[in-house]
Amino acid sequence: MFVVMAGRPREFDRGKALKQAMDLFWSQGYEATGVAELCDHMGVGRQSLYNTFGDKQALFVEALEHYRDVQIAPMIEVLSAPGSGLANVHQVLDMWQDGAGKQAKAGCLMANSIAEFGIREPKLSRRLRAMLCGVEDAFRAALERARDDGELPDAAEPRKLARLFATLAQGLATVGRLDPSGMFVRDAVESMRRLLQ
Amino acid sequence: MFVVMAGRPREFDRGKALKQAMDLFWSQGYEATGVAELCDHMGVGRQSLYNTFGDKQALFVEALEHYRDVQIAPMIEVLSAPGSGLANVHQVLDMWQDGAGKQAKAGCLMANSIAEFGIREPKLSRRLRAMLCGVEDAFRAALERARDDGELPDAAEPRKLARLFATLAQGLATVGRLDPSGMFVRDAVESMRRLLQ
DNA sequence: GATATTATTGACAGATCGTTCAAGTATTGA
DNA sequence: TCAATACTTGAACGATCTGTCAATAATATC
Repeated sequence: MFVVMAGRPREFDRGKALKQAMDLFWSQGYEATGVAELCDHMGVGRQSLYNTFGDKQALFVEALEHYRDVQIAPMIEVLSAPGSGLANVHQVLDMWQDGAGKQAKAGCLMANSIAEFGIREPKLSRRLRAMLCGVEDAFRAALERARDDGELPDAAEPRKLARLFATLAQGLATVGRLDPSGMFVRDAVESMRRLLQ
Repeated sequence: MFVVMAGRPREFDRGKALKQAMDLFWSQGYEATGVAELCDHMGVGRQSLYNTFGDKQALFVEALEHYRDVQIAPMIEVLSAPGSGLANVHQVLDMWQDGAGKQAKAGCLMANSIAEFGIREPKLSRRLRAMLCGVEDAFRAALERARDDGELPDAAEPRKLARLFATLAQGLATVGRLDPSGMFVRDAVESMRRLLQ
């Protein structure tokens, strides 16, 4: 099944334009980013933006989904990798420490969006909650395996612990915005690592 | 020394108006809150607002300082109270668990502001960083006392642990916005409590 | 009571917001 | 070649934004 497209072909790469939009929303937030600014940064005309993505909010939703695919999914894959569940968790801690200070300017689009919208936009809230649950579930699965394999005490509660990790992720993204050196984030993660042992 | 004020006295309570402004910024963020909306909510005319507070950004700075005084300072006082440092930390954990779900709609004005502004507004960034350091220092002092009193192992690193707690505070405020029941937050805090023992 | 000072009120300026209309352009299928 | 379709360009829309001007009202000091 292949739908033939009639009409003038678009002159820009939809995926690349979406990535540019994601970057801008990521660093500035939704409200502070104007459509004209998006057009400039995406290299797309105003009308083309509306034709292709609907409106500003729809574009933001797509940007958020793109963020999930390129930024959050890799972390979930690490947690879901075969082998030691505990090692997977530690690998995520490594990733957090290695990334400290690098993307300090933007933080995390998911955390920023939760802070910006809260429950004001139900549609967005549902998506954000689903993303958060995805992170929680990945940690929980890894921690359950760790416990079942004897890497964690039997009394460990993977679900509650997973929620701590998911919470920590949001906190790190937030304080990371004020921490260009990355020391604050690295110290926090190192503490978490030691508490886990 | 008492300065006599000539001229027509203002008809509203400056402190109460500021509290209203704080509440609105708290629940909606800076960009999403308009001056007209602020006037309505504060019960103050437009020109009176500008006369009294300068402009929108100056009003926001005052609102942030007010937030620090009424929301963050009490937590710092708990940590600084005499007696067991570890007990003080646990009391803060109690406060977080008790408050879970209550102020879910708004989260934390400090965390929201870090997410909204990042390092875009240097003046605000400095203030936010100072607030974060205040929290960190209070935790560190309590944890140092706890370690010195044998409530924590000698190998414990209060500074790094304090940064974990400060990070956790931001994370809890963030995920709390999507967690009206408060269960997520309570689970995360309970995990932290157990790891600490 | 006269004057200086400050607060309130309502209108409004200038810019920017998100969105759409209209006209022109490039491609496909007949 | 011609109609149909989709994208691009540029102007424009109405609404809303932050901030200010000008006039009026209420207080303190002289």
